[in-house]
Amino acid sequence: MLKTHTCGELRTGHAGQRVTLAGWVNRRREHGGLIFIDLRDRWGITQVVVDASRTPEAHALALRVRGEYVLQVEGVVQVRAPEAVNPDMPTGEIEVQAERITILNPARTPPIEIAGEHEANEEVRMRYRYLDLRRARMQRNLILRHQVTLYIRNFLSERGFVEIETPILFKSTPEGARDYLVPSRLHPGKFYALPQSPQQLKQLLMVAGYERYFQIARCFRDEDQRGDRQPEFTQLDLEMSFVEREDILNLIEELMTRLIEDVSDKRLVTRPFPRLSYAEALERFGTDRPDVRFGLELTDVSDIVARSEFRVFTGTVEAGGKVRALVAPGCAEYSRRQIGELEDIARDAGAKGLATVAVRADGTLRSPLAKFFSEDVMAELIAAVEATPGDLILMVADTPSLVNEALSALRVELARRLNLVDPDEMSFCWILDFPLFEWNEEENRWDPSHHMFTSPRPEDTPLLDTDPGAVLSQQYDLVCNGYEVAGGSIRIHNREIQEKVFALIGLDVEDARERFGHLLDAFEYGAPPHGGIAAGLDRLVMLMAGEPNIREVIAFPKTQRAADLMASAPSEVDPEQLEELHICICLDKKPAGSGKGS
RNA sequence: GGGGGCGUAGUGUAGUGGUUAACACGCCGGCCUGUCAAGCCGGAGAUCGCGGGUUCGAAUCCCGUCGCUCCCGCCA
Repeated sequence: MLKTHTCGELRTGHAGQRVTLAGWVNRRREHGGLIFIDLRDRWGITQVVVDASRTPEAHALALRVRGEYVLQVEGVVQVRAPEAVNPDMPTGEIEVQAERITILNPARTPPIEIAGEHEANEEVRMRYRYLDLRRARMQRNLILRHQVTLYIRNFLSERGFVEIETPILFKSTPEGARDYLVPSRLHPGKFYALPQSPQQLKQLLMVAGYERYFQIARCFRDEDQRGDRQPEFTQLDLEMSFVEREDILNLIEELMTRLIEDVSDKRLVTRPFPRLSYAEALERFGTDRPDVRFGLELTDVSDIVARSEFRVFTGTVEAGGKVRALVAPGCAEYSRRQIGELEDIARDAGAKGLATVAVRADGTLRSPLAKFFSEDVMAELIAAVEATPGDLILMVADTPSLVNEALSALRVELARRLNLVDPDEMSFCWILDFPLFEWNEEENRWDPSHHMFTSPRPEDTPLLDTDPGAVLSQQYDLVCNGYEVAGGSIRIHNREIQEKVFALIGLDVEDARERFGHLLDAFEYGAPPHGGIAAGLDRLVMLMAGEPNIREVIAFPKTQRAADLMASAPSEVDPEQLEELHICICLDKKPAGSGKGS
């Protein structure tokens, strides 16, 4: 080893010891005959002192040293004088008196500040990701990520789970997200697909008798990006045999609870995790992934406002729509402009407008709607939403789904404005009892709302024949701080039910064989009852690290346009490579020069 | 596919039609033996993302384009 100690471990107890450190120059302070070098490695920073009067050779070398040079320093640990102690550093009570310095490698001035406080923009950070990753923030995040995966592996292994790798080169199934395709050299004109998740494979592992499987699995989806979505991402994927919903929920709840408590500095506020039905989540929060760190719940006021003279409301209710309300506490004196900003949010979500009633501190009302409401109806409305003086009532009238979208967006924005969100809190909740199907207007058929192997609740199976829209499933989602962090289900293992589901989603037996033959065959050879869940590891680590997007917890993420700015991927390839793969490029007729036809 | 924000020295920003494009950090040089975001003095560094247009004159206005980002669609 080129070092005897790390830059984070020396303390007063090491005083007098001869040590060798190696690392990067975090900062250098030159005082003529005395030079201070803050030497940094993965474990910390230690101050090195070079004294011209004691070690002229080392001092001469230190004069040439610059930021991010890679050094090896041999010297003696000495306790600092009391007035020279730096209480902000773990190693601040000691320093290393350098006797010999070796420049292991010089460094160009980096394009981004590694020790400084200026955050470079993402383009520069991505282009020089290896420098970005040198910064404390990224080191902390990636080390946390390692601790999380290690914890998960140990936790599951202790409970009898086996980690099994599944193929990255697999079969395209045109359900769900767009596949990333890989051309086959040996099979001209044919393609592999990168897995969107190991869903089918883990079910096959249950048929294979492993009973408890998990994998930290890379997944690929060729869809547009978001702050919490990358083209390749990582799932904690697991599946169990001979289990019921309750078993999976308890396992994951224990894992999450202990994981957060043991490896993060976040606080868990909701334990046990609250359980909401899908219907209840929409009713109370307007979304199936509510942030439950704060209240601001919605109230249905359709029946009350139907008795007003306000035609937008009465008309909406008559047409089968809903009018729902959200109370913004203490916002009665919001300016016209502030209310306008809230209205813009509602409109962005698809609402046609935003109705407001301000209940002033003195009890008087300020509302464009006042003239359409009798005193009684208005009083009933205020009572129903439990508004108190100083509050602002926000109402949206439209179809239930549009009302929910607009109000849940407003709810999140208000929480932000009113500072109701504690960033150190992680609040989980389970969402249960999803509908098994969603009606697809365009195709005039039912779509699975999760996937086609999700089991209906046993008590609902008779409804498959009579009222498919009313069938609730054994799907469960785990939500944390408004993010969906895990989702899974108990699967169908009964052939008759599976065929009914296929029929309802318009998949005839032939199609099903074509796409899932291997799985259907397998199910005929003794498939145990089974179920599982997949958790978004990137999102989970993001929340634990307190980061605003998953790029901050991925070593080499891609940009919104799915590019790697450091390596310049994707890139063109040699014609010979294409020829070998039997591939012809056929670009759209677009203006030349972009090189990015589709 | 659509909508919003951003793009000015290495980095972060200011500058919204008129001298030589400003400030901080960083960088280079000098001074300095107790600093730790060291300090003081001096210096270099920008075809204002790119292309076109309007104008006597464009970082600034207009059109196009590229890149980063947020959101909608999309993501079973």
